[in-house]
Amino acid sequence: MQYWLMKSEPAAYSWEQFVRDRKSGWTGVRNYQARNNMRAMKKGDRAFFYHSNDGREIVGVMEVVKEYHPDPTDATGAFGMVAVAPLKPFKKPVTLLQIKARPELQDMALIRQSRLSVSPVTKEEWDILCKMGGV
DNA sequence: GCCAACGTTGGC
DNA sequence: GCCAACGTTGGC
Repeated sequence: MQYWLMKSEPAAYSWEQFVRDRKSGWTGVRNYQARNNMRAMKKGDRAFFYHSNDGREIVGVMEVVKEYHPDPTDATGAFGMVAVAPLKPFKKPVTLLQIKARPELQDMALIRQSRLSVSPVTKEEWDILCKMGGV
């Protein structure tokens, strides 16, 4: 089981909409590093849903329900997508400020590479963040 | 709204 | 293959 963090601007696609949809194809990734991370995802892996820009906080936990496959919104065929489904919301969202305040979380790609939209999370980081989020 | 970080493009 | 110009992301 591997762990991940995926970003979405709530104005473009929010956790609330995701919960209403019950499942979503993660289309629109156009960055090779992010794509490679999606390629490495296995069915059943867990991922945090992070609201970028407006919010700047982790709002919930989701599960990979379909592994990497072509993204129909990419005409070039270079980029694919995975499908994810919501598992549970954080009781209390964990903000970027809170994450930056924790020494054990300073090595997260979220901090070191702020522009990367799909990034790995270690088991240790995952457990800390879940505890902070009350799940 | 600004700007730093960083990825991509295209001329040479 | 290098690198300057440019575009985008996302925090502040």
